[in-house]
Amino acid sequence: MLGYPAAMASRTATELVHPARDHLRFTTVLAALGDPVRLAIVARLADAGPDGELACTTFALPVSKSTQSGHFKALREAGVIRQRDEGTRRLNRLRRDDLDARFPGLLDLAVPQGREIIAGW
Amino acid sequence: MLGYPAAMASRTATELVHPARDHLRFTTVLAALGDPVRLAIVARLADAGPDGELACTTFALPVSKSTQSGHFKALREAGVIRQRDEGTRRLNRLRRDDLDARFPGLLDLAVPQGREIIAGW
DNA sequence: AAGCATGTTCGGGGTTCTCGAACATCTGCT
DNA sequence: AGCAGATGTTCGAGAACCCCGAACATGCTT
Repeated sequence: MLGYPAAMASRTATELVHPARDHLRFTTVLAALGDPVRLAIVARLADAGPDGELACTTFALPVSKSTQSGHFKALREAGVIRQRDEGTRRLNRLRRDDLDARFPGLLDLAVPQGREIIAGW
Repeated sequence: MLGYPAAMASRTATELVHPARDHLRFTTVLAALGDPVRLAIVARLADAGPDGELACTTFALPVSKSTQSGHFKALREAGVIRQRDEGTRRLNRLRRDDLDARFPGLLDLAVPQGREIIAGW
């Protein structure tokens, strides 16, 4: 693949993977939420309001940049968050509508727990 | 987590590890439930009634014996199930009271999803 | 004592996490 | 134009977990 940007990730060019609402799997979502860092991310997004969008940097997470990147990717591929690129920032938004439709009550249960994790930092 | 005092696994002699209700961690429980095999186990135990106890063999899971053993251990160490030995059998019971007390609504949400997994087998 | 039933542990292969370091992309400033 | 800074992603290596079959341990039954 030498002709093309071998490193991939042309940011604006590549379309990000987002599973459709009907393809969300409960165990995958639970596994995604079953990590303190990711649950904290979800709680922050939930507190940002229905249409709140936050860049990755604004979370001040106690893990390295590359680890953050992996966590955001995990949440996106599980269908918990939606990401879109704007300039150099990758904006994150909670897929509350889809999650509430498929697993009603889950976020209401998880978000307070995520807030407690943040409070403990 | 980490192994216990050399374990030894004398079955009736060694006491099995069971985290107290106050020590249950939400993310740990979620991670435990975030696996199809383990979620199916939980659903079966829930359908066995409040005091239902089932031996590991009775689940007919589509994984090997050693893998089953690991899953039951994961559920126990996460505080989702309680295990006790009776003769050569290891009986499993869902810790519904503890889970309902700490994370109300979680099991009501997870159990139906576990039933669907079983139905798909 | 021998045999069987029930689980656990062990070693190896595959996938996932973690980090620092290097790379890629976009914005802004000179 | 050109270069520096901000923002994320990818890479390589080490640790941890999931999967399996094989071997082991324990208890019940004959």
